[in-house]
Amino acid sequence: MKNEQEQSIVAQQLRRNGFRWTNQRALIVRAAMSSHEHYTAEELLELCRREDPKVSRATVYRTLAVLEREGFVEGLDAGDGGRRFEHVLGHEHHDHMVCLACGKILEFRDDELERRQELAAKRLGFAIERHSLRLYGKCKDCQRQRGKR
Amino acid sequence: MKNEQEQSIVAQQLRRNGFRWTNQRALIVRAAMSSHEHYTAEELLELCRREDPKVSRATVYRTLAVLEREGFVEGLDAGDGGRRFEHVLGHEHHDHMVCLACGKILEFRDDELERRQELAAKRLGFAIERHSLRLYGKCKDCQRQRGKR
DNA sequence: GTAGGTGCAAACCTTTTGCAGCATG
DNA sequence: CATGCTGCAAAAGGTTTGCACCTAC
Repeated sequence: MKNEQEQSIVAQQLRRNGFRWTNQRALIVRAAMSSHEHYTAEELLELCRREDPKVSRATVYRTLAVLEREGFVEGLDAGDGGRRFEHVLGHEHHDHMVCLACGKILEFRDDELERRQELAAKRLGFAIERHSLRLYGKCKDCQRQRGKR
Repeated sequence: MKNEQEQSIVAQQLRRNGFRWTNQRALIVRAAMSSHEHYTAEELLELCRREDPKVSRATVYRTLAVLEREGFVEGLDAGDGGRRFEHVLGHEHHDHMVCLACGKILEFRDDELERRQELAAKRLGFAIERHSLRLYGKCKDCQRQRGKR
């Protein structure tokens, strides 16, 4: 199944870069890959604990940091002070619209947008490693209701 | 001088919207306007305390929230968990490139980028209130040096 | 065997909040 | 003079760290 294949990709790359592949990391990666949602560290911890109740919060944070450095997950700040993560492997890159009323996160992608960013960076001699584009506002559903945010 | 004029614009709009114009708010706005930098709440507090050592941290945070709601400052997360603010009055809207090596923040603007964002939002029936585009990577200077991030 | 990883709890940092007193409109 | 604002200190998130023990390579 696809998840196992992705797992071994992660395992290989981590090992190649001097990290160890532990049971906890396998569990965390499995949990992260299994969800196509945008999860917080805390939610991911809870997911992991369903399978192994003694995984520690610190391990989840440390592993997320490793995965982010290695490019397997991406963090975006949810606008409320916390961060949410999503896995990137096998996903196309996309940007986000965050509804300020209901918290929903919509994904979109526009190649021209990406191209213009590269262009703007080139003009300033800046080398992009990653980027984050978020549009904040109201989703279709929430525009009808009165604006309780 | 220009700052005084901007101050009174802020004062008027706040009063019009039911807020009070206090000495502390005047001081905070003056400090915020005086800096074209991207400051953290803590840095702004320190700036204010140079003039009045007993301004409280809470007041700075509360005032920044008001100013942000009223559209006079804009917060962007610096990628390190904290937020940085910049004043918007008399500034054109722009986006940011954040250097991961030296922390420098470059500003840029591209109208076509803005337009494509509106378009993408329209396609999904999303109403943009604000947006945040940040490119992370290495600035021109830091590309020469070896990558100590 | 040894570097790196883990769990726990405490520390940290930034931001928010409750409350009593104060100042603005 | 009523309501909104302030300062203080404590609380509240979310994330990081020190340390002793453990485990992958």
